[in-house]
Amino acid sequence: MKIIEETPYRYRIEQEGAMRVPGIVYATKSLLPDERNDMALTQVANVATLPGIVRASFAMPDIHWGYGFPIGGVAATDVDDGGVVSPGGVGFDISCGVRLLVARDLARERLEPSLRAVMDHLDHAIPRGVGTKGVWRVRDRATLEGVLSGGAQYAVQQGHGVPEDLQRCEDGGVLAGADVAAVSGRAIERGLDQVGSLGSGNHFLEIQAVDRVYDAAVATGMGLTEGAVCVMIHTGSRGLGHQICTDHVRQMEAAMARYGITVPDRQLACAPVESPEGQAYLGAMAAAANYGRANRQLLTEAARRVFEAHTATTLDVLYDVSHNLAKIEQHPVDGETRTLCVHRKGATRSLPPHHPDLPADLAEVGQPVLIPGTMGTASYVLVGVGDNPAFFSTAHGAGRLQSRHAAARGTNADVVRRDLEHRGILVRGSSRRGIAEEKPEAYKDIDEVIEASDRAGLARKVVRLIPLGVVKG
DNA sequence: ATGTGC
Repeated sequence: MKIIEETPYRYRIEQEGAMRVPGIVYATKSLLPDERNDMALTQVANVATLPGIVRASFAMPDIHWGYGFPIGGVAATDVDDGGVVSPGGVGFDISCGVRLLVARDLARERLEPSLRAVMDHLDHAIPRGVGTKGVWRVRDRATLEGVLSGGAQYAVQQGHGVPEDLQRCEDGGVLAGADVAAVSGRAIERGLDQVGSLGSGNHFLEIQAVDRVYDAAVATGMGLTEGAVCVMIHTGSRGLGHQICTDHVRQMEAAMARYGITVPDRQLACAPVESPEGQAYLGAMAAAANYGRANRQLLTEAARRVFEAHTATTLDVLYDVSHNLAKIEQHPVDGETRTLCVHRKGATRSLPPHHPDLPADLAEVGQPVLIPGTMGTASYVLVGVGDNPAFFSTAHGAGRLQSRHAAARGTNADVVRRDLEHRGILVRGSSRRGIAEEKPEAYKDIDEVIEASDRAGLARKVVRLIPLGVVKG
């Protein structure tokens, strides 16, 4: 594999062999994975062989090894030119994403005396851990179908939130095209009682405060002045999305030969977007996306109740955006507008100012891009910029440096918790193993990832947030 | 990520 440094923030993997386009990795020298013993760059090259891929196989500065596609990968295929959709390009946690809430008129100093109490109440109010039930125990199939078709919009219609919440959600809180018939009975079964739950791993709900402001005009417009208190929610579609990914990978593995598609890694199983298998996956994926959005809406309500009871203020939605999704979008390719299937896996959509999919009140500033760090480090809000070649995509987090196993081997939950509390960060975990696996040192430096994203021209920094309390999945 | 693994 030949890698060329194009700029200090962009590397090109030369097109060779079965690759249909080059690979483009946005990273600094220190963030770039080691090409000899890291699988992630090989995955970027593998993705470049997919039928219909256009422009390049992209990777964001938080790139690391994933299932088939790298995490931090972006690939767009031309729908009208045999372009494929691949479940591995979305990942197992379909529509995993981030929602940021801003506490109305609550500065950090005013929260601090009651922070411990608020965290104890969140500890009770936020269900989390593997296999847990959510705050909304959906008992009947009709209600779950409402969630799968209507997402956060349906949740609000059912009384879980206010209409203003939806204006600040990607796609108004509901992704069109959900096909409940493409969701297996097993996936439905797993989804029934998990709406409004965090899950595990890197999922969390954090109380944060604005620590640094980079663009005062944009930040003020978003209510993000220095010291402002926020709540960040990071979760996805739980067991339902996982089951849908499993089901459709299996179906596509069986179908690929029929379409004459060969891929260098069986984890890149795919089918043409315009095939029954491609359409079934996209329909089920949209259903999982809506489940993920309803999930974040229910957790918003749970956190809101705690803040309203214990801080005498409420929480407003700043934005909700997914970083694991494939979407049908229009983009120019070689001077012509084409319909593309844009896979973002561990990559945040980042629309520039005046993009037609933005709500009117964000038209001037662009889409808020929400990027969490680790439980001990900063998170960021950025905004989309106009000349992003990666189909308006940015990093999604710090990116793992160590495997879960390696991270847990070097420490334990008590050590990690003590380290964090020493720095004034309260932790409410769900499993000791999970706390150890999620230690901040297991990840890349989020400040460096954000700096690289900003300098590479993928998005622009607005504010830096630091954690005050972490409710960990 | 996941009722964590054939």
